[in-house]
Amino acid sequence: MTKARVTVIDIAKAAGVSKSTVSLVLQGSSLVNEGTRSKVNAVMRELGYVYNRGAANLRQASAKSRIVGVVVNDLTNGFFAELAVGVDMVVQSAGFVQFLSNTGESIDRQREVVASMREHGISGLIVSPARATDAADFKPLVAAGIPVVVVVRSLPGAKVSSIVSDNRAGMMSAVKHLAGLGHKRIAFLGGFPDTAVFDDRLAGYRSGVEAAGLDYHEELVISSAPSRAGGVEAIGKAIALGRRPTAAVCFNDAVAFGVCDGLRARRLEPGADFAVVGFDDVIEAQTAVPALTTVSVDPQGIGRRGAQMLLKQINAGKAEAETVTTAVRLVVRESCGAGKTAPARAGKSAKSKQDAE
Amino acid sequence: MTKARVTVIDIAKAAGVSKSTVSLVLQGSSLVNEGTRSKVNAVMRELGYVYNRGAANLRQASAKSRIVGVVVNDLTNGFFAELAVGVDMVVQSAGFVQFLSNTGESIDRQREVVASMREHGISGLIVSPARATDAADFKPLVAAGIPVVVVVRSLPGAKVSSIVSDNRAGMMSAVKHLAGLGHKRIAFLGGFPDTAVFDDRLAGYRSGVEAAGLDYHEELVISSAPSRAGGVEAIGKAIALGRRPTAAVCFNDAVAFGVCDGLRARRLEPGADFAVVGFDDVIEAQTAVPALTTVSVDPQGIGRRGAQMLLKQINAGKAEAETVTTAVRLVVRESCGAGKTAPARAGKSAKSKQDAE
DNA sequence: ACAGATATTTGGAACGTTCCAATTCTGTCA
DNA sequence: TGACAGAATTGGAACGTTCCAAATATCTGT
Repeated sequence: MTKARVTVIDIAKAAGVSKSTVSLVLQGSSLVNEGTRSKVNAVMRELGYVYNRGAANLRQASAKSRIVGVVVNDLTNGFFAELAVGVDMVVQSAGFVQFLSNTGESIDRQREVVASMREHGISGLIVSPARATDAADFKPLVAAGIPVVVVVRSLPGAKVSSIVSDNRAGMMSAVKHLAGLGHKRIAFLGGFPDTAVFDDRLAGYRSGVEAAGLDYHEELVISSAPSRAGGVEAIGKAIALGRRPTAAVCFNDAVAFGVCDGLRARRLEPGADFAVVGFDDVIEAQTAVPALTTVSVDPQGIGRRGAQMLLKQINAGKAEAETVTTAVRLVVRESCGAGKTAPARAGKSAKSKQDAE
Repeated sequence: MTKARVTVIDIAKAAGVSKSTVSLVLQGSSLVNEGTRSKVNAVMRELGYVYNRGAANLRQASAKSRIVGVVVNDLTNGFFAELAVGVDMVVQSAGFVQFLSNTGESIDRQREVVASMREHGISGLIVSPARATDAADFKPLVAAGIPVVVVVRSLPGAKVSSIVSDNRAGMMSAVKHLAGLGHKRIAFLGGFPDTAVFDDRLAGYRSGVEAAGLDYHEELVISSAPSRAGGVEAIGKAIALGRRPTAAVCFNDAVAFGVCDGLRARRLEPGADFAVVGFDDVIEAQTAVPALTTVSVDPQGIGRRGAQMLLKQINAGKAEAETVTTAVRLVVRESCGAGKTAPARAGKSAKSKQDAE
């Protein structure tokens, strides 16, 4: 109903002080007398004043906008959703808000949203770059003094901070675990071959295989879309092989779920008839049936950590690029066949076990 | 490295025109000569100009900020994540950006983020209200002329637009379908009784039962937590009944999955020995074994629709509260026993999303 | 070549805040 | 009482844009 906006001047007038004083109160300055302060605050409440950050940002440096941009590839993927939640947590409690957008792996869209965010004066950016992102893409940002933190996928060449999980070590431990259970033919399923993450995980797989004294066979590496559907597809190919594998490490949990689906469709029970290990440890991994053995990446932790890193740089005023790789941890559940023998699911197809356990 | 920001005045100076002309170019006005326009554009590109929306918003109405706020209850929940993606789609292609926050059902946090969004001058707000949100909470917003669209959960009493799915009709069609397959005793499983959504779905169940010429028995309504575990619990109680049901509609897909688990634990095969229908059509519904017959709610569609509604109101400049209930659609798969009789299929989902990380 | 259009361009004056330098108000001490 | 230090307050002048009214340039037809 009130037509005009309530401004700092209205407050000043109503409280019988100057706009400068009101501004001081707004910023919690210690210069202002306690009595005046409370009076001003009272008037503000009474008139329903809302602070206009836009106007403030105009005057102050953009570092004070208290907006951080967050760009992810696919919110629908639990991994990124959790990442965003992690970021939101620390960002919110620091009094910032987040601009969140997802690119759907489209590099054009990424450019668009980043540009838009810039126009809105973000104080910093956390981004999981879309595939084939050019390292130079974020150059203008850092040149303008806007800190950038790259998460999940590293961006070699760009001199920005980044925080990725230890993909090599994670995959290696997964393979070793399966080998320890007696598996000799272990497949690597899913993922697009042209990404850094894929390379890292594949390298970890290879190291694991060799460390276990097994041979590395190219045919056991079957790439596919890193999605549930991709998992179904990949396990199909794997089973069609002459000497079929008895276990698989998957590019991520989505693929692993797809692999389980594919197995069941062929009347094979994941865990019992074929060992499956995922990567990420998304929330569903622990409640799925069978519960998924997977490499826990703690996406929310990455989000929190990335946000902290970003805030630090924002406050420091200068962006000193640092790279962090976060530790991962194999979480053994049921789908690898080694889990706590616990949920002895009755009525399970009693197939002949191959060689697991 | 360039220390100072490039402003419209710098551009003007470099292009040999006035700042007003540059502004006109910025706004794509048809008043400016074609030659001048391209020259100005060239200079802007050359100097690396970035538009300062903050300054612009200061001058223009807040409706022009091109920011929409989105608040959801739990991003980690695939339902809300998809909703957000839907919103982002239309919002982004309309040249807006979204401020996204999640409240985790905390009403205090909700208040905080909404206040913060307001300070940043959002042009509109899409919100799935946290439980126990007061209808008056959004009063100040609409009073300030900021359109609000409530999604998923309606907010009776608040005179804002809302868009919810047709829970009644959905549940009704599910029941009718089961009755059409010859089931006489159909249970309603899962969900907390004190929510509006529960009431709607239960009402739909009842209508369906009566429309099919069956009797409504209170004992067949078994509430529980709306989760997988709740489903296991509920089906346990259902089977313990004197005259046990032969089919069930479930509060949501999570419950339905739990019901399937519980059935199998009792050596009953979902689909063959007992018909199960879910609600929501989450992504896993199509790839699960057996594939889940369920009521498709299309959260992404709700997001898109809500965003469109909001944009319309923003452009109209006035918020005329309208309420929309979106159509839902029964998706018949295997778990109701009516699916393709040959369940030995690779669950190849047509959806080839690329959810990489 | 000139009036009257029409097409382009252009200086300010906002917008709501912060910041700086300057001012007024308190005491306090000699 | 006057001078002085500190505490508290206060008028502008920015910040980078848009908008308005007004000015100038470019065409028309005669």
